Amino acid sequence: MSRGRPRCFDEQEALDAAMQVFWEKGYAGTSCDDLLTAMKMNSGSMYCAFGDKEKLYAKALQHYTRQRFGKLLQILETDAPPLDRLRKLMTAVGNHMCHAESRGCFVVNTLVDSQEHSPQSEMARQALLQLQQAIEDTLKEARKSGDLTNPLRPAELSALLSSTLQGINLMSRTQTDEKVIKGAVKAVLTLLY
Amino acid sequence: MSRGRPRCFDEQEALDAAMQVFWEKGYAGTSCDDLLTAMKMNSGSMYCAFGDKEKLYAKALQHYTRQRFGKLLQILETDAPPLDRLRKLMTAVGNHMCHAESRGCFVVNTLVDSQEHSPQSEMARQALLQLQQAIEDTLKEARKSGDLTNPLRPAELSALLSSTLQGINLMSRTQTDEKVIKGAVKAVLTLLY
DNA sequence: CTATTTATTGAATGGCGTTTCAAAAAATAT
DNA sequence: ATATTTTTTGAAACGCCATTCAATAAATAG
Repeated sequence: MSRGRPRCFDEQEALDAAMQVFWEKGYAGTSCDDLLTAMKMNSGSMYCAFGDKEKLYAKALQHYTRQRFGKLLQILETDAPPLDRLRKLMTAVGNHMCHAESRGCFVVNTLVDSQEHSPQSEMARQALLQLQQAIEDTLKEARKSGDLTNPLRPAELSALLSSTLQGINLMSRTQTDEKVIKGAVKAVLTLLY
Repeated sequence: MSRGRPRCFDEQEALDAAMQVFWEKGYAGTSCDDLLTAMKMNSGSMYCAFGDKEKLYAKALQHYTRQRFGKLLQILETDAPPLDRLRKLMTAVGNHMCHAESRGCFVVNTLVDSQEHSPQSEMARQALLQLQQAIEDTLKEARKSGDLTNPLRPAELSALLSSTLQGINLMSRTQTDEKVIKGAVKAVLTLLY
């Protein structure tokens, strides 16, 4: 073990706490005090461990992306029939948006409240594009295997599916009745035949 | 004419300038200095005319909603066949999202960067729900007249259409290629038969 | 035990952000 | 002309925000 006083916080836990606050309040809406309280740290330690507010945000976003988007991508990597995988993806997000505390998706929030072409915005953009690409690839697979007979092109369908994922994210903020989100998912899934 | 020194700014112009800034930078990300520069006013006048930053934001949002959402609702109030009106609505938003400077929609932005249950968030919520309701009403009309044979319920279809509008709004931030947004619109419109 | 390394603590710093205010300006009413 | 009303101007107030830093603490190496 290397010498020096050991850390008295868990880096992942601290990052998780920071993520929750940024997720809820946005970058500009979050003060360092908010962060330090949630992370149960004081400024010196935080700055030593994470750099500054901006770097902390970037790490929190990365943390989120690995966790949530990772799970979504995994759904598309199973060996179930491709259309089943897509159905599972859409309903999983749909259900999550219903049960969720309606904070929406951190990646989407980032896209909205960060300046265009900022590193943060680029990270968010990358994550969303990656998911859309994975959806398109899965659709192409389904087309090849003959499961997908809908005449729309995979690129068009994936655009709609991806757009729907982002749309229901926002709807989780406006809708109290979960039937609405479920309805949107149900409707878009009728295109996967 | 009433006495007293006359105002040397146009209220609508000033509001419009404030709206642009809030739209681009969000509430917390906008400083009073940003606002005063854009509005070409100084603090005293602004506070006298608009109250404070929060009230100004509310007025800017209202300004936006009347302008943009008004136009969208108008499309649904023409006397063209109901499905044509819906197609026109979707393609209008789609085109706008392609040509736009990709700032997205101010209402959607508000929903993301304001606290839940705040007055601002409620205004945004209202505007989106109103549009969704108008879409649903138009679909019901189409069902009655026999134009809409798709077996999905109007509530389900309107949920998807509304979700798509919000989704392509976000996609205008991630996508450089306008084919993607157009593809999503094209795909969703295949459900209106 | 002493030196070295690394982390914690929280007060202090400096700047920026929102808001107020008193003085000056520009109009009208009598 | 003078009083009255309303707006403009911009400096000042005041607090909060992000960040730094010197002192202290807790560990290891030799």
